[in-house]
Amino acid sequence: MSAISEFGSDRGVITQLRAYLAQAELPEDGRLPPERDLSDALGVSRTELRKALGTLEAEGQIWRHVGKGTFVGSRPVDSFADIAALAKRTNPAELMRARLIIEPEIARAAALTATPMHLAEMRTCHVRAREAATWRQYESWDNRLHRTVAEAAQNTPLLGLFDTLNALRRAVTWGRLRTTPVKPSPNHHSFAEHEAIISAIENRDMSGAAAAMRTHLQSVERNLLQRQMEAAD
Amino acid sequence: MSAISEFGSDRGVITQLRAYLAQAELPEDGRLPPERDLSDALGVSRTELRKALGTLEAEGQIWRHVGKGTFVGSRPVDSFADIAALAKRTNPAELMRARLIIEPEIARAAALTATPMHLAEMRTCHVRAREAATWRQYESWDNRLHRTVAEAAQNTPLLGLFDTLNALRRAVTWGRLRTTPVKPSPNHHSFAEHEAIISAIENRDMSGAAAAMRTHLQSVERNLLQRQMEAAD
DNA sequence: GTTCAAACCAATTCAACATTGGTTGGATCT
DNA sequence: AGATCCAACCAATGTTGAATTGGTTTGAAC
Repeated sequence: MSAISEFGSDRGVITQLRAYLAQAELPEDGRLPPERDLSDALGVSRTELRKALGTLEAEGQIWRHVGKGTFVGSRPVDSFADIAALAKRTNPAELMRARLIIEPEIARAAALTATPMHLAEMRTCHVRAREAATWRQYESWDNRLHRTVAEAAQNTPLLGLFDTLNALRRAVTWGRLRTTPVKPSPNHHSFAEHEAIISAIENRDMSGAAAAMRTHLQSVERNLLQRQMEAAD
Repeated sequence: MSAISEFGSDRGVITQLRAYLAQAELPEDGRLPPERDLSDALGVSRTELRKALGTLEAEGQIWRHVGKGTFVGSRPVDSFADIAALAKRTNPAELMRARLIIEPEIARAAALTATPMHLAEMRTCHVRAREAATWRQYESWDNRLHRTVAEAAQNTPLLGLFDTLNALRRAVTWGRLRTTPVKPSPNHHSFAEHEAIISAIENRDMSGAAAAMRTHLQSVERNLLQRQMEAAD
């Protein structure tokens, strides 16, 4: 070996590799050939190539995964859109916090864009929820009310997020069935709060709608915690 | 044929099927045998069995899917998790509005809960984005910065929503490749805006973080619209 | 004209195998 | 000795093709 390669071999392979990356035409996904092929093509041993790839990975220029290959750029985030998988990693409290962050902003947007049709449906849901004979019916109308608010924002992605959150809620709450068979009392906290939300939206009061929704969810949260403590017997 | 089976054959198979469901030991997932086997076991033709299964499905007692099988209970929530379907119904402008509603609130939450580790990673992403040699690299670090902000909020459902939004963004933007091969200029608007976001989070300034994120996204939105108009030649 | 069996179709699953980054152990060469 | 190389192995992943399965069509039989 020459004196240069004795203490500069790694660096030499790295520069060779960089040159290759600059010159090579990579496929759409930025994947480069398998190590065995690449080492052959560059006329280097796999050991040397792997050392060079290792430093390039440490620099964040490439990322690798067993069975997949080596790719340029930074490792993609594992986007887990799977509700079931997500539900396992969370809990009601965390979910409630997420709702508290998202839904008031949805209500704010709804106050700006709600149509008379939306408002009419909100009113209907509100009335039906009051008249509900069973808790199950109440929850159904309550859900529909909240979803109408989300629809009123008239934004497809936002509605999709809301539905995702809702599905998550059902998945997390699953198994914890409501034990109280009685119907909601006429002065259940939600009724006045729903009223506040709807009228704020009617009045195009964006901040008011957001605040009313936040208040409502906070009281739902209190209720949830209380029920959890009661269930600890 | 007997007079009974003439107008009661379907109902007869249904009751037979119900009896089977009540008696049979189903596997964990509630899957029942394939139609061909089941029709054989019950001594009925597949046509008849399928009619009975059809009404049971209409009643919501079972659900079926080609290639999967027939299952008792209600069809599991696929929960809009289908990004592709959602992407078809929306457009970049609407998506941008959704981001403008959601991400500032995520930044606000992050300002409260970010750990030094998160802050360090944000700084790293910021620096790497500045140093990016290609636009592709820049976008990669930009994405990672935004996701780190979402991680800093330390809320699993919220992170899931962020990822959903991101996947949607990729799906919608797909096909519109960036044509400019030049790397981002050193005074690209994003750099100062990212700086504002990060330092607001560092200072635990919740409102500041939300405002900075909003400003940033608004300028991204302007940029997007401008690019769309340029592309109209 | 209704029913049935068989064939066909498309979505899905499943199993076997090939590929790929990561690791180890002995051979080889300074 | 010590580094390097090479071959083999390992576990995760991708790929491919056959088998399964609900849905549909066809043609004969009654």
